[in-house]
Amino acid sequence: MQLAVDVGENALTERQKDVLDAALALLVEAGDALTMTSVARRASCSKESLYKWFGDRDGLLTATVQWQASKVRAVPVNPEAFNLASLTAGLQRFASDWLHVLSGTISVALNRVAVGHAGSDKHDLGVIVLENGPFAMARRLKPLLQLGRDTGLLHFNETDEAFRTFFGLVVRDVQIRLLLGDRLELTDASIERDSLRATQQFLALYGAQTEAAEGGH
Amino acid sequence: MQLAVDVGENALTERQKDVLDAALALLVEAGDALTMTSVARRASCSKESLYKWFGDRDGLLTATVQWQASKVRAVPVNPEAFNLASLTAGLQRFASDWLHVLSGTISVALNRVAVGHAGSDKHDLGVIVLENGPFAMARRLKPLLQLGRDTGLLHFNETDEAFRTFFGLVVRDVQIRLLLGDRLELTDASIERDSLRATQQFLALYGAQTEAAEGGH
DNA sequence: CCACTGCCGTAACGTACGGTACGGTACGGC
DNA sequence: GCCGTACCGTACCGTACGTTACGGCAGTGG
Repeated sequence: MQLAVDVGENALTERQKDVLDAALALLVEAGDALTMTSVARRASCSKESLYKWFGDRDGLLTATVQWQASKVRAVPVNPEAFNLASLTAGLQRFASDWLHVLSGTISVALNRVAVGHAGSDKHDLGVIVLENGPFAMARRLKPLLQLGRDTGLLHFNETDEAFRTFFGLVVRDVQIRLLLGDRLELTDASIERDSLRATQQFLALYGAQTEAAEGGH
Repeated sequence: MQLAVDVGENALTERQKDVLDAALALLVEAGDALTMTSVARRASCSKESLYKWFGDRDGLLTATVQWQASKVRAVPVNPEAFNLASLTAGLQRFASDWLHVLSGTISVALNRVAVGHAGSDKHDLGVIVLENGPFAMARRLKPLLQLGRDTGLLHFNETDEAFRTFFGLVVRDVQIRLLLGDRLELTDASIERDSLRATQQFLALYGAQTEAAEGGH
C-alpha cells in the first residue's frame, strides 16, 4: 500500500498521480488525440493498470481533469482591514491570477478537450471544467464583491451580474481566441496592465465614487 | 452542369450546398463524431462524391464551416444622420445580433469542432471560425466606434481596446459556458436586456458624457 | 522455498471509420 | 443507338485504437 491522498471519493496513490501528470502532459501536446498506449508508454505503466485504475478512456480523462483541478485550489484572500485600496488590490490580483491560469497551456488544453466532449454524450468533462473554471472563479470572487457592497464601496443589486461583468472585462475575447488557436501571447506586463484596466473599469461601473474618480481617459 | 454560386475560389453547386447543409445538421447533432458515411446517408449522396468534391474529411469540415460563414454575411449599418441615439441603437443592435448568433446551436457546434481541431495539427478550422467570429465582429463594429469617436461621442485611444471591452461586456461568460455544455437558455427578452446593459456600460466607460449621464444604478 | 499480489511489457482481438473501387442508372450530346 | 459524364449505393481494404489477455518479474508474508 502506497501513500495516498484522500480527495473526497477518490484516493490516488503517488503512482497514479504520476500517471495522471503524464496524461496531462500528453493532453497538452496532442490534445484529444491522446491514446491509451501513449499514456502507458509515457508513464511507463501497463495498459492493464490504466484500465484497472480508471475504468476506460473517459475515466482516465475525467481523473486527469479532476487531478489538475485539485492542484489549483487557490488561496482565498481574506483581508480584515478592508477599504478601497484592498478591494482594488483584491480585484486586480484576482484578474491577474485568472488571466495567468487562463492563458496557460494546461488550461487551454483541458478546456479544448472538455469543449470537444461537451458536444457528444459525455458531458462529464465539460461540467467538471465548468465547475472548476468560471463557477469556481465566481465562488471565490463573490465574497469580495459582497464585502465591497456591505462596506458601501460597491453598488449593485445582483452579485452574479456584477461578477459576470467583471468576468467580461477581464477575459474579453482572450479565452475564445486562445481556444481557437490564435497566437496571443500574454506577457506578465500585459496581464498586469489588463488587470489594472479591468479593475478600474469595473470600479467605474460599480464603484460608489463613480462620478468623482473617472475624469477623462 | 448545375447552377453555381461563385464565392471567390470555390464555386458550389446547389447539390453540394445541400450536402453541406446536411453536414451542418449532423455537426449540430453529433459534433465531431460525424462520419463520412453518416453525411453520405443523410444527404443521399455517395461517399465517392464526397471525396471527389471535398478531398477528405477535413476538406468537408472546412467547406462546411465556410459555407455557414458565407450564409451569415451581416448587413452593415451605415446611418448618415449620426448622433448619440443612433450610436446607442447601433451598439445595442450589434450586441443583440451577436448574442443571438453566439447562442445558436449551429454556432455552438461549429465553435466546438473548431476548438477541438485547434488542438491538433489542423488549425484551419480554428482560423476560419476566428476569422468569421471575433475578427469579423471587430471589423463590423470598428467603423461604428470610429464614427463615434470622430463625432466626439466616444473617447478612446485604441479602437481595438474599445472593441474588446465591448466584446467582454456583451459576451461575458456566455460563450465559454455554452461551449462547455452549460444549460443557459437565452430568451429574446434576456438578450435584449443584456444588450441594453452592455451598451450602457460601454457608454459609461467610453462615452463623452460619462460624468453627466450616469447618476446611480 | 513457496504462494500471492501488483504491476510491466507486449501481443492479440474487435471494431469503427477514413478512404477506394466498382457495378448500376440517368441524362445530354452526336 | 452509342458514348461520356455524373452520380448513387454498396462492398471492400487498411489501419488506428480501445480493450482484453497473458507471460514474466519483483516484493511480501508465511
